[in-house]
Amino acid sequence: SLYCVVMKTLVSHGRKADVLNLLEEMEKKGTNPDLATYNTLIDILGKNGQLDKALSLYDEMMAKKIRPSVMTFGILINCLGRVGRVQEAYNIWKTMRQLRLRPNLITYNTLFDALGRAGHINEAGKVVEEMSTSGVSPDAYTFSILIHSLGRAKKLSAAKALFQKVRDKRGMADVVTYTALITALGKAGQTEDALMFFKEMKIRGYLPNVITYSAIIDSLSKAGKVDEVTGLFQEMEADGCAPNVMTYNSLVHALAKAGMSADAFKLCEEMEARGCYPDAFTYCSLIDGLGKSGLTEQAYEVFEKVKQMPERNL
RNA sequence: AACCAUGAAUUCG
Repeated sequence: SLYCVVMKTLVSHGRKADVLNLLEEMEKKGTNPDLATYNTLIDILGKNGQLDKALSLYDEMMAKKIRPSVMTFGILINCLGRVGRVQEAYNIWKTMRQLRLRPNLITYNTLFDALGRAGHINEAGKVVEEMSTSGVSPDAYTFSILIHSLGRAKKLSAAKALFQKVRDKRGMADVVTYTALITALGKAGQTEDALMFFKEMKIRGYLPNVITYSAIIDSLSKAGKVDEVTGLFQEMEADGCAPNVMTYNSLVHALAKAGMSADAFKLCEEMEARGCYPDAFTYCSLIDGLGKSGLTEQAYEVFEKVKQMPERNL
């Protein structure tokens, strides 16, 4: 409906509060949202800290005998999964099945993500089998979700094995899949492997984007390999890929943690010069680094300086 | 008929 379109537009412009006003307006006027509008509303509320309001809308539509669609359930599972409410997500899934609605690829992927976030790897494995017996084929989303989930569960061998199984299947691996694997390896401290896959993806013609670069840079930063990180920043530039605040933050953090606060500050200046303004993550790393080096005075100085910064939303 | 759902990167706690 018209409401549905307007609400999407508002959200994409960051006007979340206006969506609530619109919802109120609809309620006052007695306008009944249609299915798509309910879905959109539930999605917006659920992803913006108003999950319980979203769930009550779902109850409301059930009470009004508006039949939820597979999408409604996908949205609910996604919103619940993001905040770790897996049990409720799974209950929603069961309700969906009781209504004899058939989950599609997106619904399955969404459930995998919810299960993976909660570390329910075995459950996810069972659902993978169920998906396959239902004749639903996986896609690249499926595998990046599963690989990410295995990484979170510290099952690195399984993550690598799964990746290698799908790497050469057309359309089943992409830049996101590589990035998920690189991140998982990096977080586990397996920087050699992370670097190996990073090189491999380039050889195979997958262009790393700013997220991929940030992931590998973070891995190496955490391993204290500052020289290699510097090399990667150059490689990035050569690839025409611009670093963003998150990319820089990884290196700032590494420098601060290593007690190289002077270098960290220099990097901050470079960031500003390039239009990447240090944010709360940056300052948090700096202050923490100074504090843990015993430079309490300087840490406090930075803190005071940051407090003086006007409209930076820190 | 049309509009609506899924995946990857940074800090401290």
